[in-house]
Amino acid sequence: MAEHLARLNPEQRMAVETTDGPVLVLAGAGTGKTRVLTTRFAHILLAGKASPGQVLAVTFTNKAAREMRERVAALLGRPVEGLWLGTFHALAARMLRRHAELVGLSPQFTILDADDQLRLLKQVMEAERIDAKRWPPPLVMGQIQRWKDRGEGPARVTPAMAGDLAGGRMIALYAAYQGRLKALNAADFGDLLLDITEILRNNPDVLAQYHRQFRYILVDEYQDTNVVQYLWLRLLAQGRHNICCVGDDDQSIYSWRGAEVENILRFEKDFPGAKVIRLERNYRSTAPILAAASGLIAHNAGRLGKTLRPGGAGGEGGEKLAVLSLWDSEEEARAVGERIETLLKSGDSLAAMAILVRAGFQTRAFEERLITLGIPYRVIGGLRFYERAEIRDAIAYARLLVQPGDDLAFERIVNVPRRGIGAAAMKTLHEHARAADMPLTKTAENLLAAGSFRGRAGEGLRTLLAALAMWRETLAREGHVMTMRQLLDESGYTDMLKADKSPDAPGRLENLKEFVRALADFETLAGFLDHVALVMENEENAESDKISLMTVHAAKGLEFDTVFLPGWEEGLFPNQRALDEGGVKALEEERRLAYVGITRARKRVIILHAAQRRIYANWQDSIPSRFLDEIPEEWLTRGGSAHSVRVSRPRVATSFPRDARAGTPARHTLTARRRFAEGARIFHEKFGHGTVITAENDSLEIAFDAAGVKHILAQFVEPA
DNA sequence: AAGGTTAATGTTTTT
DNA sequence: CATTAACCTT
Repeated sequence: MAEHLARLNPEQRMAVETTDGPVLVLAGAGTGKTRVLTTRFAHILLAGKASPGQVLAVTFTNKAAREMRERVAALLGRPVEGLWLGTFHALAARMLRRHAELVGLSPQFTILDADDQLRLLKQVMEAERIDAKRWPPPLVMGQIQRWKDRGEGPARVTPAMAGDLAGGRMIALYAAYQGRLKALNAADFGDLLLDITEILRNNPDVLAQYHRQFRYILVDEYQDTNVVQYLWLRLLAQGRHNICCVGDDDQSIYSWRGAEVENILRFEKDFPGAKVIRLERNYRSTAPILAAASGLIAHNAGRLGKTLRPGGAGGEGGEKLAVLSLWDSEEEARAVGERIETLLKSGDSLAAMAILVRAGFQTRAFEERLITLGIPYRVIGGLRFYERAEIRDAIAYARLLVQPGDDLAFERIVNVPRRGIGAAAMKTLHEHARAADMPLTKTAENLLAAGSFRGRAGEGLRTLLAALAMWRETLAREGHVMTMRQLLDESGYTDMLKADKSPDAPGRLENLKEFVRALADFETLAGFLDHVALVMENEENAESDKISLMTVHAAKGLEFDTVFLPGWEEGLFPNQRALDEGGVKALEEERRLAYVGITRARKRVIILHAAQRRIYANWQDSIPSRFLDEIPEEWLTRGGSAHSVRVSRPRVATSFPRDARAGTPARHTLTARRRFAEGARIFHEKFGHGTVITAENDSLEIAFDAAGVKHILAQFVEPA
């Protein structure tokens, strides 16, 4: 162990050895965060301060959890058993299963995915007679999720919070949705943390049990915690306070998912006497990359403050960041392709390169270009294995075997493959089920036994129910792998795919084979189902030499020699929609995202922007991102076919006020001069005339005459 | 119950 | 433009 400590720099070592009391480790990008976290974990165990089961270690992703587990085992020189190491959701689920009755669930509850949630909500809305046209279910779902992220169950939501959503009946709707979840013995993702937090809050004996158990708490990516996660941690840390949170406020990029940077900013207040340790020595990137990133992020207010310094021996030298100005998005893709080919010729590997985009649709142009050039690539993100329709169908069958009362699973597969059970049959089934307050399968059984379900639908239902009963027997006798293999054949599912002439049918069959293979890794079907619900990830084979294409969000935590950052244009990055919704706060998050993008690079950054970009149907003029002006010019090398043109004859974006965005040098003075008083009348290109309600620096809250209340940056409006 | 047609709608998505 | 969900027709 001593040798592991010796490999740390003084700050890292401090972060590892300060085991007791609250500790906040502010770990900048590439400063050895994971090393600190894992060494600290191992140190606690080796120093005999706690046994493996007495440390609670929380991450956001399964990947991070897996990595921590492996590295701790490597440090200890043996695999460790009995760890409470996992994602927030996995750990919460594990706790919740132990105390499920306390919130009206049984321990075998099903964890619903986003698709199930939405379908369930639609049903509840229909039952509550709430117009789905006026109140789009995804929007309503979003509100429910936000409440859950903030630890607010239906009982805590006030009419003021609910507003006029769902015609003023939002609270009742939320309560009804929760009621249905409990009736189905199901929990959605938000419930996992909401429910366990509620349990810990209301049951001192349960909380005391965990207090006795957990001597140390380790939290990764603390800047991304939302309110419930924070409440859950605070409850568990109560009393002993041996909590160590690692994070970087400059890399908080998930506020739209409920994350609150304030959690990390407030740490010292929350945990008095907390020790704050800054890791600022960066061992990843060259000096110009660090300087550029630091210069950019310095434009954010309200940071905890941290400056990345080159930590390695080779801190000096390094290429400046290249900025390429191109005419249009196609030329942008071509320019990236050319650079890749040049790098390949000089011996670089594709695996060491990445193209990081702001939005998913941008990847397409690059994919096309890479295909024509014959450059192998991999797109990270997108549809994940367990989200594919055929896999979800198979999972629904499995869920139905484990829980016959799983109505959502039943509905999904009742007519897949076709059994002649359509909307009409399902309607009667639903009516009877509701009247008798019984699951759909049980209702179907009763109706068939009573002889009141005839015709093709009745026949189909009878066959399905008989088959389900048979598979359940097989499950008990032969185990889950054999059962699912048989089920897929006997249900007619594989035949359905074999008969399918569409080009992706063979792939789907292949996926199902993979599904059965994956089943074998688990002892029980229930264990497998938990895995698919909580570990929705794509196993990427990082073996082959391919360039990675992904969003900047997806790239957090990764690193590459060369990073391409295309689409640095106003409206795209920073994203206009984010700005419209979130004002200055959103702009700062966009800036952090840009910071994350740049700091992914070890050696080389190429930022690109196009003067014209095709958005949907038509071409739109675009001007360079303000972030380009915020990076100190000394670290940039400008080039590209549209470079000089852009300077002498700046193009004007249609959706932006002309004067504020015209030339680079004048920009700051213009935006700085623009001040609006409360009550001032203004005009916005898109939303028209309005009145300023509140003005905070350059973030305005504006009541538009036609478009409602919005948060807008001052630079996007002009006096009316 | 199934297939074809139209209309709406386009950021990011760790679990 | 291109995808997807809701709708309408047979």
